[in-house]
Amino acid sequence: MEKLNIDKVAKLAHVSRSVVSRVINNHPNVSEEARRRVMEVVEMHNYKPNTVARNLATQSTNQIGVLTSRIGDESLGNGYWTLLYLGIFEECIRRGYNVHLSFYSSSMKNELHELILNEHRLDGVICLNEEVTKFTADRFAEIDMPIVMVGHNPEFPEICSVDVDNYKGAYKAVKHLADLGHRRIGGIFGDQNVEETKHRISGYRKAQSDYGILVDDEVISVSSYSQKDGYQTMNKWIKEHPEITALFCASDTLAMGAMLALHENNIKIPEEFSVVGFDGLPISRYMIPPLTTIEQPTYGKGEKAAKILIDKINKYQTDIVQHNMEPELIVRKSCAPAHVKTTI
Amino acid sequence: MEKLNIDKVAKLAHVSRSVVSRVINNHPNVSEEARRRVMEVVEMHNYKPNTVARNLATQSTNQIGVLTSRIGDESLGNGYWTLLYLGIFEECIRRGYNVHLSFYSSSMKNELHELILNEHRLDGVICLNEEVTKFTADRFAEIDMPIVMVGHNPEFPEICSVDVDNYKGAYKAVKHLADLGHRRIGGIFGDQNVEETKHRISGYRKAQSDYGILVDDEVISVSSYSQKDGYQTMNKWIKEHPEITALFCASDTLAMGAMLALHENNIKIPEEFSVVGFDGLPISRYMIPPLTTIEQPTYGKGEKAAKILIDKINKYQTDIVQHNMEPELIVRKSCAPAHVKTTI
DNA sequence: TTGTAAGCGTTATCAC
DNA sequence: GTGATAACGCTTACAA
Repeated sequence: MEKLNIDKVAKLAHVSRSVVSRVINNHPNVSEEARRRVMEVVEMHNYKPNTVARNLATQSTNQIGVLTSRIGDESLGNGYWTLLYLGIFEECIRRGYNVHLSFYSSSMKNELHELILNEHRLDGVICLNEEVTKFTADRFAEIDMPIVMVGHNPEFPEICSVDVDNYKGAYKAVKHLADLGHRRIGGIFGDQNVEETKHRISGYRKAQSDYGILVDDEVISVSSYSQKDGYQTMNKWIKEHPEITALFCASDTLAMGAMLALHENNIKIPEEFSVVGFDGLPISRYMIPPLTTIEQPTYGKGEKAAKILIDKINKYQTDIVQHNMEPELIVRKSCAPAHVKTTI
Repeated sequence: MEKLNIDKVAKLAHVSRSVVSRVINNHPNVSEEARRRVMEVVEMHNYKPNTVARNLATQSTNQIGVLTSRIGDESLGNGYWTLLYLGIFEECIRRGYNVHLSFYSSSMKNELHELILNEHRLDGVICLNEEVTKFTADRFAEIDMPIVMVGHNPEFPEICSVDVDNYKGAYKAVKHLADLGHRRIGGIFGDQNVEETKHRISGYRKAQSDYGILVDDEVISVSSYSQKDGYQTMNKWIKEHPEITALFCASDTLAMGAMLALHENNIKIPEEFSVVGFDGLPISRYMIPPLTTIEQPTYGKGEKAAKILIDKINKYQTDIVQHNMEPELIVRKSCAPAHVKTTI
């Protein structure tokens, strides 16, 4: 089937090129008769307007970019990322936008810049990781491209963002543990360069002090969100801090690693040790034992970020919004009342 | 900073528009002096050619699409998909291509079609799932767009594809189990609409018959790759088929679900029951116990698919290639010699 | 309601 | 080596 362009359609429908344009864009001021003739040709030949040409003419692409740094295969593979992306993607599709996804590793900064930012190809950008933002914030401001971040960053108070209430999530987790009678609760946290870590640590501390628990900085670890770090930290603490009976992990993957360490040391979960995670990833339900965790609306975060971005692109939204979503405790099988040391 | 276009650059450099075009495209036939003047302006103003306009003029976008069906959050979140995508993405970046990612759910078929296929926006497409292909194969042929599939499909012998050797992978897994003395080996497989399932089942059967093991169709299950199906099937078999002492799962996620069922029934892995998975996902290393599995080069599959596609787009590659990659057994802790029933 | 014509920012052909 | 000029396929004033 021969490829049509707007002029050929116009000729076949015996109208001018502008009439065709109005019809396919649903503009008013076109007679029923003309519309019918155009539609007939369009359908018969399955004509679709050329997006590239349309983009050039309108100076907009209806395409947004998603930027995320490649921190390592482990963290990409944990499902959080995919869910977030899915939320973004589906909201975009509903609104008639396409999404262009880019991982970026630190060695790629320059290429990224060339490829993404100055190409006039994107109407806006969502940054999934604050790391990206630091590098690009100035650029975005310079070229005046709408942007929204997933995760707040006080360094950029002028940028819209979406996040969970990290403080509240951590608080809920630790409260759950305290309610079960635990008095020695370790805390393993992720990326220290990121605002959420501060808030999760605060929530973790506050819940403890609210319950009269002594916060021991010796059992707070900040490294990365990988299983590996959960595993290593827990292994260390089993030897050095046998007094802890429970653990709050700032991600489900961290919890997964910690639980393996516990298992290898023959410490039974939840009978002898309780752990709660953070994220509510699909896999957390199938850990051994199924993980009690703080579920965050990951898909929802992506959806909301896309919503705000598209509203900004279309100028429906002009003020700065930094949106916080609600985390929720999901009780499964990894926690039990604190082990009472029944002396013989 | 005011936005430049090619004409303004030309004016500032005191040359014509065509000279500028030649310079930025590294074409020959431009004097040293002219090149220098142009580059000076380009660098000073950080001029970047408008990609959309360039695409319109060249009738190519240097953008490829990745199509994958959204089967469910669980399967998307397992890490396989992300690794595959990462392989595609990084190869594309190296070659100067951008990638446009689309999930597609069955309700979106039409929109997909509108959005992706007829927009003249993509130079080629990678399909991550055969399901997509069935729907689109004709369309692609019709509009003559290069395509490569991840996963072979004999229905489309004319389409390039990349896959692991599924037969060999399953064979290796079952051989490992047989070598350990297991004689009753269950098999849980994924998507039955997909060619790989046939090959994995053949490998599973052949290894058993090679080792003189009776293949019992009662302990072959074909459903989906989700943890849930692994969990449910194993739960059923624990009651109905207590004779099996080992299990081959066609994905790590399936194995994860099965292991939870085993755990809940107080069956010790690997002492009383062995399981081997398939995929070698990052999370498999942290399962309890760490999973022995058939690792496939997931990242490599993506990379290879992108390589073939880009070669096709550029006509470096004109013949049909259906590439098979090598799976590898990774021995961890989920298998042990068959339990010898020591009678009292 | 319709058609003409001027962009949108490039590339590519072809004289010079 | 260089510079007009015609595509590329569409949108959008503006005039009719």
